[in-house]
Amino acid sequence: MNYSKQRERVLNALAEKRNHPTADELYAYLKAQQCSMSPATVYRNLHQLADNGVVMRLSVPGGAERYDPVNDGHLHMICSECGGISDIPANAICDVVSQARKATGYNVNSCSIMFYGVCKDCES
Amino acid sequence: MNYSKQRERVLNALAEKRNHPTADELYAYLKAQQCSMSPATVYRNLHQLADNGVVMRLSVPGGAERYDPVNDGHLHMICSECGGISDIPANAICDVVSQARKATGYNVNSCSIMFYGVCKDCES
DNA sequence: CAAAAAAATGATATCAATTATCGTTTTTTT
DNA sequence: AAAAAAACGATAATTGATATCATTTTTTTG
Repeated sequence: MNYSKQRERVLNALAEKRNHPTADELYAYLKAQQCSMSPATVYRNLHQLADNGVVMRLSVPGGAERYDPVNDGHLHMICSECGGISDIPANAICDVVSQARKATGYNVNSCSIMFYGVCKDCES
Repeated sequence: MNYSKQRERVLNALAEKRNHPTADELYAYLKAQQCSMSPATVYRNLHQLADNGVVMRLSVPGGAERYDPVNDGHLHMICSECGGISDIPANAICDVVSQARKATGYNVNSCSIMFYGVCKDCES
C-alpha cells in the first residue's frame, strides 16, 4: 500500500483525535485544519487503512462507523446515553464483563462479540 | 410492550429465517408470504424488540444491521467473503479466539468486542 | 358497553452515510 | 522520459433508516 499525502494526513488526523471519530468527523476536522480534501478521499483511505490492518473499524449500532488509530485488538466500551467510546486494555480476556466494568467504571448492560474470518464455503 | 398482529409476524418471520436477516430482507420475506406490511413497521418493530431485549441487534461493518431471534448473549462469527453469520455457543468466554475457531471451523483473522453501558457522565 | 386515550400502522417524504463514476492529477515502474 | 498504475476531486446516486402525519387498532376506564 502506497502512502499518498492525503493518506498520511488522514492517518495523522485520526491519531490526533482521540474520540474514535467517524469518517465525516475526520473530514470536517481536516477541513478546519486547512488540509481540505474530498470526502470520498477520506472514506476511501480509512477503508484501505482498515482493510490493511493499520487502523480499526468499529461498528456502532444505529450510528456511523468509527475508527481507532490503534489496531492491537483492544476492547471498547460504548455509552448507551452519549455514545462515547472508551478503550479497555486487551488483557481482559477472561471474565470479560466484570473486567470491562472495572476498567471503565461503566455499568455494563450488554456486550457484543463478533469474530471475522473466512468460512469453509469461501475458503477455496 | 404490546404485541400487535404485525409485531407477532415480524417475530415469527425472524425465527423462521435462520440467516440473521436485515430489516429489509425480513420485509421482502413477509411480502412474499402474503404478510405484506409497511417497511416502516418492520423497522419499528425490530427496533422495539431489540430495545426490550427480545431479539438481538448485530452491527456489521459496512452493511445493514442484522437481527438474531435469540438474545442469550451467544457470540457470532462473520465471514469476510460472503458475510454469512454463524452462531457460537455462549460458554466460549476464555480463550475466545481459538474457541471460536473450533466452534465454527472459520480461519479467524480479527475480532471485535463491544460492551454497552452507561458512562459516569451520563449516570446521574 | 361506550367514550376517551394511547399505541400502532401505512404510505411516503426525507435524511444521512457511504459508494460509484469518471475525467484529471500524481506517483511508481521500467 | 514514457508508460502504467494508483489516487484524487467533484458530484451524482444509492441505500438503510427515520420522520411525518393522517388513519386504524387496541387498550383503558368511567
